[in-house]
Amino acid sequence: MTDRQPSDARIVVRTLSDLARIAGVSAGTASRALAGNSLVNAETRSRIVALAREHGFRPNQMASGLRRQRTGVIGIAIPLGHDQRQQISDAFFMTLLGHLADALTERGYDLMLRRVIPDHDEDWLDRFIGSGMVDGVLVIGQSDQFDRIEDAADGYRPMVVWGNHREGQRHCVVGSDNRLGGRLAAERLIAGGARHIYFLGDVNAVEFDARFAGASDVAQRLGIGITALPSHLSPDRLESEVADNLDRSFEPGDAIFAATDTLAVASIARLRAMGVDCPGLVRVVGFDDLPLAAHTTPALTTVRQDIRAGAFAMVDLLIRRLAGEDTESIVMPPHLIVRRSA
Amino acid sequence: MTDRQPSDARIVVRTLSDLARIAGVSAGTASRALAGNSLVNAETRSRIVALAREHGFRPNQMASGLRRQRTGVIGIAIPLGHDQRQQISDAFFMTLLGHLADALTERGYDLMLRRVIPDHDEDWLDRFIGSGMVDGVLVIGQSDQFDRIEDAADGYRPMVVWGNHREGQRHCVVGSDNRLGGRLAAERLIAGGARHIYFLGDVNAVEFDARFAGASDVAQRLGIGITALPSHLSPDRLESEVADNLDRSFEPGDAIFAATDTLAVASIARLRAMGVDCPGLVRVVGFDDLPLAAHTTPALTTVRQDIRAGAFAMVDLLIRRLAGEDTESIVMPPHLIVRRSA
DNA sequence: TGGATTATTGCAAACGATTGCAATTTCGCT
DNA sequence: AGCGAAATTGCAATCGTTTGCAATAATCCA
Repeated sequence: MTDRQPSDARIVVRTLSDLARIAGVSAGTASRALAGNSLVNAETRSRIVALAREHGFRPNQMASGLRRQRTGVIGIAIPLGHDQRQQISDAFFMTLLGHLADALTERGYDLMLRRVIPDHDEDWLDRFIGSGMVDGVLVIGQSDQFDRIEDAADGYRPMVVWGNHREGQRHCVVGSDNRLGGRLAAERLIAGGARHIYFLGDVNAVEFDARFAGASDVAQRLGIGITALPSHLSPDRLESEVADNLDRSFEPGDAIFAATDTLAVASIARLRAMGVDCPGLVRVVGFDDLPLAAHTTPALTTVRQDIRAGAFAMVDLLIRRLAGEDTESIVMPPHLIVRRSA
Repeated sequence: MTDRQPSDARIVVRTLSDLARIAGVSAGTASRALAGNSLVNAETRSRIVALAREHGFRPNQMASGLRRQRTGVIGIAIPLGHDQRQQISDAFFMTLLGHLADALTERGYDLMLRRVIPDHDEDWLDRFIGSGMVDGVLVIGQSDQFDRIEDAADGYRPMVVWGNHREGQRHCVVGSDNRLGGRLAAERLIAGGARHIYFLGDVNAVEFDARFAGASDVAQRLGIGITALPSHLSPDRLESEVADNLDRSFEPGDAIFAATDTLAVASIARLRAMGVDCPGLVRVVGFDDLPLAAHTTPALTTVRQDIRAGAFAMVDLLIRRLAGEDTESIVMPPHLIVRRSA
């Protein structure tokens, strides 16, 4: 062992030039060796790779990203528009996010999460897009930002949005047929004897509005009454708003369609607290089919969205758009899951 | 209007030089103007700022990050070691993540999420740290990676971990006193008449092991039997494992301590399916106090961790470490929340 | 043994923003 | 008017990696 080696081992190898120096090659060669793909002598390459791992060297992704004009990062934006204080911890968003993480990781992308409050920040989307930090953007939920998203979509291709599809829209969206879902829920309730349906949810969010519209379609056709009760999803308001909205005397024929399983669960809890039997007196249908829906008492009848399939579809579309392809939106059919609550 | 203006408006302003050119200044001045802090003539500055917003210019964060050697991004790693298939969508992690997002956003940081499967990737942590993409790292859960985290902590200061605290450890951790939590749960069950406690959870995860240890402390002291039943958290195995583990004839004095609310809820559902009354015959205590705990039937008695406070503490510690400060770990006392299930 | 390929490597210019330093201009004051 | 200080601005190097192009070394074939 020469006296050079110990000092070599002590050297901190932080940059490619460092690595190149101790390998006795140029930085360019070292770069190519680590990338593996270019034509570097096999022996040289393995020597460099060995040195790199020995010294724990990893190329700086900022520099790499800057030079290559790609970052390997996908941005995920969660606009909290119609419900400012809704936490990012909303169960549906979180489930979707989890699956997106799975799908993106599988494809070798990292993800950057950004929680945005549009009211405080006019051009949240352009900012995200233009930051240079992300190769593409996924938006979880349109909230009340439909137009803003449309605008951005005109100039920026690699974006896919989870949400509601509207005829002729310009941004690529993946989502459930919310209107159909609303119809399924209303039909189920009416078949069970409902004469008046209370819709719990904030119709300023386009997704929820569509669910309400679907339920209204059916109700009006069959001469059933329907009332929208605005309820927000933020944890600190949810309980009290549901309580306020349900603070009435229920009679046979009343039924509840909650825009979200979260709201449905809160409703059921509230009804029980009021001594109203569910499903005996009032039936309840939810939306989403979150894992918790199966575990409530009574188990929740709800409209299922296949969140996992949706997440993978979003990522798939995004990757294709990154490759320059032009993609159509995907509207997935929801399914009624019948349990005990309706 | 001169004929110059329309063409100016049409120009795409992508880089700082572009902006500088149309403003008639140098790139350096433009940079300072946008940064706001340096000494640029007030008039010049507002002119440049106006031009920037008019043309929708935003500085490239990659370039900025490279030069300034800071990115404004905090990495969040979720190691899925002891339970490979546990989804990132686990309710506890997601709740913590949501609060972390809130806290980091408040401090002006973006967050980069990375789901890691240590078994597939030896040096996940070093890779994340050395990527140059993040200014600091938060690790959610030690899983079975305690030693790996310790190693990394020696050479890397800006890291804070959620998890269990062990005497003399070298990485900075925020978490609950899991052992105390285990004691609280066991005491409650025993006070309610338990003669034998079944612990549901995978003791390979240090946090869960500590909970089990706490319960064992109490049980042994009082001569009560205790059995650990390994149950994983991945959605696709959870149900069946709980079912298998509970596939026995219960008798008065049997009680269940679930390592997690998720497991507790599944247990209760399983017990009901088996016709075993809870809390009549078997009492159940959970851990976490997730939002859903209040809504089950019977409502779940559980050990609360203040997840929100924990998240904010983690961010606070991380920021201080980024500033060079040396910080102590924080162990938060859990509290027993008594509801109906025990 | 030459001349022509082919395989490897090095050089140096990007990528886009920031910042120390120097150069210039503008004041203030005598 | 002239000198010194302060206020602005420009210049150019730098962050660390990638990559087109040129240069060199190795190989082949006649």
